[in-house]
Amino acid sequence: MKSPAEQLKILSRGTAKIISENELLKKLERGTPLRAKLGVDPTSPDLHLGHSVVLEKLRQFQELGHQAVLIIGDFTAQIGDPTGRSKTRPPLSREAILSNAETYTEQAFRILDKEKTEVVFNGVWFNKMTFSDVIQLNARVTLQQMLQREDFKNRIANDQEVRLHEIQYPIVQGWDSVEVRADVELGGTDQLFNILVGRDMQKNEGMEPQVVMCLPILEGLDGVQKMSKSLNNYVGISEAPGEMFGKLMSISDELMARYSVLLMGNEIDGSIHPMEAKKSLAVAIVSRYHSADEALASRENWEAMFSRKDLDAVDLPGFDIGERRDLLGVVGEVYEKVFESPRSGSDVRRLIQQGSVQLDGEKLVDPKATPEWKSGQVLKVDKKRSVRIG
RNA sequence: GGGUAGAUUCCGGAGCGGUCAAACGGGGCAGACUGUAAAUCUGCUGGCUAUGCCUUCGAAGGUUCGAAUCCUUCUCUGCCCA
Repeated sequence: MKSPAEQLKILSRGTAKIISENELLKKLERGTPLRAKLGVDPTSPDLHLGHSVVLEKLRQFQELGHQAVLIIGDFTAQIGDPTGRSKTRPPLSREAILSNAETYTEQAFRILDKEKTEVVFNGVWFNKMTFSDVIQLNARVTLQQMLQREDFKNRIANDQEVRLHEIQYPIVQGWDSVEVRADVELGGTDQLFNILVGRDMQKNEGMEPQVVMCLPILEGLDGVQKMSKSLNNYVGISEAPGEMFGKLMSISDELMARYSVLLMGNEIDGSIHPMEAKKSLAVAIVSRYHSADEALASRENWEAMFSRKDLDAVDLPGFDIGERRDLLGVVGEVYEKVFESPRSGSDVRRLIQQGSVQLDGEKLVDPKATPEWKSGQVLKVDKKRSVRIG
């Protein structure tokens, strides 16, 4: 086992905030494995690179011999974390929560060591509570404390509603820390407030307060908003290598620097061409979730398609024309069946009229056209997507 | 409980009883340029069996030749007072 000082060095790397390093060091010096808590909300089942930042950190704890405690917020999901929201979240059904939780853990174990992870549902304790328990829990915190939160303050300032159940969220999350006797709680910087409440709750119970460890929030592909599924600016950790590679190549240079630090833990080498740097980064990230071979193959494929534009060398999805003959129908079907992102007829019509669609390099702008489809032709529906006619 | 303001297309936000599928901004999509970068420019941005047709302006009714715009009831929300 590494020395406490060494461990601290590793664990603090890449974090945005630790409260406090001293406390963490003391806990490490005890020599007993720490209980590192991460609470997750099974609201959206698909994990992406944004989640991976904090999961990777948790894995480091595991690697150093500590106990990872993954709390599935089946109960809290019914409340809805107000963090960063300007609107109240809609509640989820029980079944949806459970099935999301399933998919969530399955993906989380691509990063975490399943054998060394304690998974708990917080419904186990919360569903048992009586109303009187709840009131007593509430008695431990003040309204003023809860209103410290930026989100709530902003909403109030903007005359937007804040529902009472949302105010309970930090209390509930904080209580989780008491239940699992957490030594450290991990989370994004947006979780700072919630995690701090956990400290208070633990102190109230006469426990040693947990250390707060916040990790930076990863921006989404747009480079502005945080990565999230609902904003559709994410790279899912179970996406195909080619998809991942492509998405990563579309990010801006500034974002590439961010990703490199947050996901790989190293700075971009400024002496090489940004595009080269981006390719290397993309290969590194894809390799983490797939094999190095697949990562290199996706790079090769990408280069053939977008750099050399050598479509013959590219592994394009195939598409059988079937009965449809008109361009409108075919393109619509390609979007729907091959790329699984259906577009309305009007939308497809627009794409065609605006010159997005090409058949073997030739623009087709008449939606009603009925080209002579031949097997082997390449139908490009937009800049990034093409299929080979089967 | 009283008073008051409001609910518009993804978001913000205009909207005279007809010329409103609804200004403008943001976002998004596409094209040009490029390094599938940024910046910039251009177009588009309800749906469809598409030079026309259909469904939208919190909900349901009503007035009218005609309603997002007027009336009634209902639902929801903000703010102020208690």
